[in-house]
Amino acid sequence: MSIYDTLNNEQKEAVLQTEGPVLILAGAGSGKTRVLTHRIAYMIDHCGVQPWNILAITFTNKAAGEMRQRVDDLIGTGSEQIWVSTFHSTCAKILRRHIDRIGYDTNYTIYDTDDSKSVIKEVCKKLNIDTKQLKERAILSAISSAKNEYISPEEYRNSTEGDYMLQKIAACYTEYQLALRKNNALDFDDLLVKTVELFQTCPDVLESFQERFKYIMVDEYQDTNTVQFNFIEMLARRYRNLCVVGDDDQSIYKFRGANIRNILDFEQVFPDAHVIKLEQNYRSTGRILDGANAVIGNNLHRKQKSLWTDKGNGSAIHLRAFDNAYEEADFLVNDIRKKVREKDADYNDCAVLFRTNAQARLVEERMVLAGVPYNVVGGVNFYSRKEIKDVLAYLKTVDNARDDLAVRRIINVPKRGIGATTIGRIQTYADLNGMSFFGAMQVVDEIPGIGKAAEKIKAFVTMILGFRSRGEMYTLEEQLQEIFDISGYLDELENSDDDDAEDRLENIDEFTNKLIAYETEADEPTLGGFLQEVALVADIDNVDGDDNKVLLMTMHAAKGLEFNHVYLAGMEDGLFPSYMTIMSDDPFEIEEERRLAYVGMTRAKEDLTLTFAKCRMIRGETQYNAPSRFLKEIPDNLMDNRVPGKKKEEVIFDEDRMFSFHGSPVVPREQIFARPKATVTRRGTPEYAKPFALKGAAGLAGSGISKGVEGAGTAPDYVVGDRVSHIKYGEGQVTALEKGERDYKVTVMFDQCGQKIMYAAFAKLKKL
DNA sequence: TAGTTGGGTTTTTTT
DNA sequence: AACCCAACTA
Repeated sequence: MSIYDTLNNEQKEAVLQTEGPVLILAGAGSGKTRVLTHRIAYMIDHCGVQPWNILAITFTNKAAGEMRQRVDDLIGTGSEQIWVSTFHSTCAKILRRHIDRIGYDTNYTIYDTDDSKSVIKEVCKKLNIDTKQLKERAILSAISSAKNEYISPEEYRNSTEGDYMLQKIAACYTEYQLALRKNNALDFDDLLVKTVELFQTCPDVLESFQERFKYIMVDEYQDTNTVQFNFIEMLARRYRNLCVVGDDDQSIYKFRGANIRNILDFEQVFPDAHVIKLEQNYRSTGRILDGANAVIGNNLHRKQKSLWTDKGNGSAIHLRAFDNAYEEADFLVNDIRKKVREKDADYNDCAVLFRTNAQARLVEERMVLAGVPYNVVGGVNFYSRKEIKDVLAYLKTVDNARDDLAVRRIINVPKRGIGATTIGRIQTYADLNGMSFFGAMQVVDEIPGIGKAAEKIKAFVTMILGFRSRGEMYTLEEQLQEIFDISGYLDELENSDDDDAEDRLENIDEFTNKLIAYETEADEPTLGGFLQEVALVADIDNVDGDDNKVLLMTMHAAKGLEFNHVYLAGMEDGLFPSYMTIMSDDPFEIEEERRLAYVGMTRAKEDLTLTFAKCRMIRGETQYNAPSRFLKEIPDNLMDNRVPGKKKEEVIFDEDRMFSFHGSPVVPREQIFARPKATVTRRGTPEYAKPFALKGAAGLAGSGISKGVEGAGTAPDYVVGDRVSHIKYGEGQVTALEKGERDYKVTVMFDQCGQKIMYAAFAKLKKL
C-alpha cells in the first residue's frame, strides 16, 4: 500500500509520467492539486529528482504555501528546497539576483496599479495629453496588453502608423518605461517582461536556470498569458520536462491578458505531449455538477469533456427570487444563520460569491446587523489602503530613495508645511539636473525660489538619513517603530478626529504584525525582501480557512476554492453576465462570463443557491434587470424554485415584466423565465444567438428579457412633461427622456415615491 | 498652505 | 453611491 494507491487511473498516469511534456486537462474538482503534490513526491522519492530541480508555478501565494505543505506531508522533508510560487514571485526572485545585467538596480521597487496610474498621470501632463479624451485607465490597459504580449515600446510605436490615438499611447508607453527606469521600479507586468528580456540578453543566466529547473509544473495553465508562456517555454526548452495543468472551461482572466490558446494549442507546440484528462469530480454532488455542465455546454469553443461524479444526486440547486437587493441580502444572511442554527453548516462552510466587489457591501451590512461573522476578500487590497501605502512609502524611501513616487507621497505626510509649489520647484530642479527627487532635496540650497521651506526640507532629509543609518543595527521592527515615533505619523493619526482613524490605526497594527512575522520567518530578512514580498500579496492569500467566518468575494477570487455551501448572488442579466459582455458583438466575451458561472457553481460541494433580485441600485441608479440567462441554461429538474418568506404566493410575470409574488411557494420556472422548455442547452446553437420571445411566450413578447437582448427599444409613446403611471410607483411626470445605447432612459418624478430613473422597456410606463 | 465644496466620472473581474 | 479633481476660501 503506497500513497499512490489512492489515486485513480488517470491521476496515477499523470503522476508517473514525469518526463517530457505533459498536458493534464483537469476538470473542476478532479483532484489536480493531489496529482501535482503526488507527482512532486513521486519524482523525489522514486526518480531521484533533487527537490531544488523542481519549479512549481501556482496561481496564488496561498496555493503555493498549501502545495508545499502537502508535499511535506507526503515525503516528510525536503519540500522547502522546491521552488513553489506564483509567476510574479518567481520572476521577482530571479530579478533580485540578476536584473543588474539589464540595467536596473537589484533593489528595484515594485509598483502597484495605483503607482502606475500616478506615473501615467505625470506622463500625460508631460506629453500634453488630454486625459478627458484619452483616459489614463485606457492607456494603462493598452500598455499592459502590450507587455502581456511581449511587445516593446519600439515595436508598439512601429505598429501604430496612421492611428493618432495609438501613436499617443505609444508615446506614453515609451515615456512610462523611462519613468519607471528612472525610479528603478517595475510594474507587475514588467516582472515577467524583464525576466524574459534578461533570459534573452543573457544566455548564461537562462542556462543556469534551465539547469536549475529541470522539472517544471504550471498550475492554472489556462490563465497564462503570452509572456508567461515565453518565460516557461524558455526555461523548459533544454530538458523539456514541462507539465501543465488546467481546464479551458475555467479560463476567466482574458481581461488581464490570459491567452486561452496556450492550453488549447499545447499539443501543437509540444507534439510529443502526453495528454491526460481528469474527468471524475470528487467535489460536488450530482445535481450541482449536472447544472454546471449544462451551463458550460453552451460554450462552443472548448475541449470536449464530461465531468462525472459518483457522489449521488445530492440536493437540488436552489433558485431564489427577490424584489430587491436588500431582500436578497437578508435572505443570504438568514439562510446561513439557519443552517448554522440547525447544525447543517459552520460559518466557514459558507461562501457568498458575486460578479463585482461592490455587491459585497450590502450583504456585509446585513451580516453586521445579524452578528454573523464574515470576511470580505478583495475590493481594496490591504496593501493598497492609504495608511499602509504611506508606511510603505516611508520604508521604500529608507530602503531606496530612487523611488520618487514614494518620496513625494510622504514628504508632507504628516503635514510639514511643504506644499505643492515647493514640491514643483524641487521636481523641476531634479528633472533639469537628471537627479532623483530625493537627490535634489539633499542639495535644497541650490534650488532657486525655495525660501523658508528649505529648513523643512533639510529636516526631512536628515530624518530619512537618520532612519537609514540606523538600519545597520536595528531590527526591521525597531526601524518601523522608529519611523512611527519620529515621523509623527502615528501622532497625527491618533489625534485625528476622522471617523476612520481608528480603522487606520488597526490596519497599521496589523501591518506591524506582518512585518514582525516576516522578520521571524524569513531566512534572511531584509527591508527590500519584505517590500518585495508585500508587493505581490493578493487579498486571498491572507484568508484563513480555519477562521469560522462566512467568506464574501468575487467569483474570480474564489477560483481554486471549495465550500460546502455556496451562494451565487446577483444572478441578473446586466450584472452577470455583465452589461458590457451582453452588448458586445464578440460572442467570446459571453463565453468567458459563462466560464465564470461555471467556476462559481463548481465551487459548491453539497449545496448551491442562486439568487437574483429584480431591482437593485447600481452606481446610484436603480436598475431593473431580467434574471441571468445562465439560470435558464440549468435544466428544470435540477432546481427548486421558491420564494422564501412569500407563503402561499406564486411568482408570475406581471404587467411590467417584473416578478411579483402571489400564490404558491413553489414556482413553475416557465413563469419566471417566460420561455418554452425546448430552449435548454443544445450544442450548436448558442442561447445568446437566439431571440428569446418564442412561441408559447406570445403573451410575454416584448418582455424585459427580450428587450434587453434584442437591442434598443422603440421610442416610448410619451415625452417629457407627460403624465404617466407605473405599476408600483403610481403616477408621476416625465422629467427627462434620453436615448441610450440599448434603450431609452426615462426619469420620472412620481407623486408618491419621488424621482426614479429607469429604462423605458423595463419600466412599462403607461401614458395618461 | 490647508481644508472644503461642488462637479464630473464611473472597471466587472486582478498579479 | 463613491471617488477624484479642480477651484475656492480661510
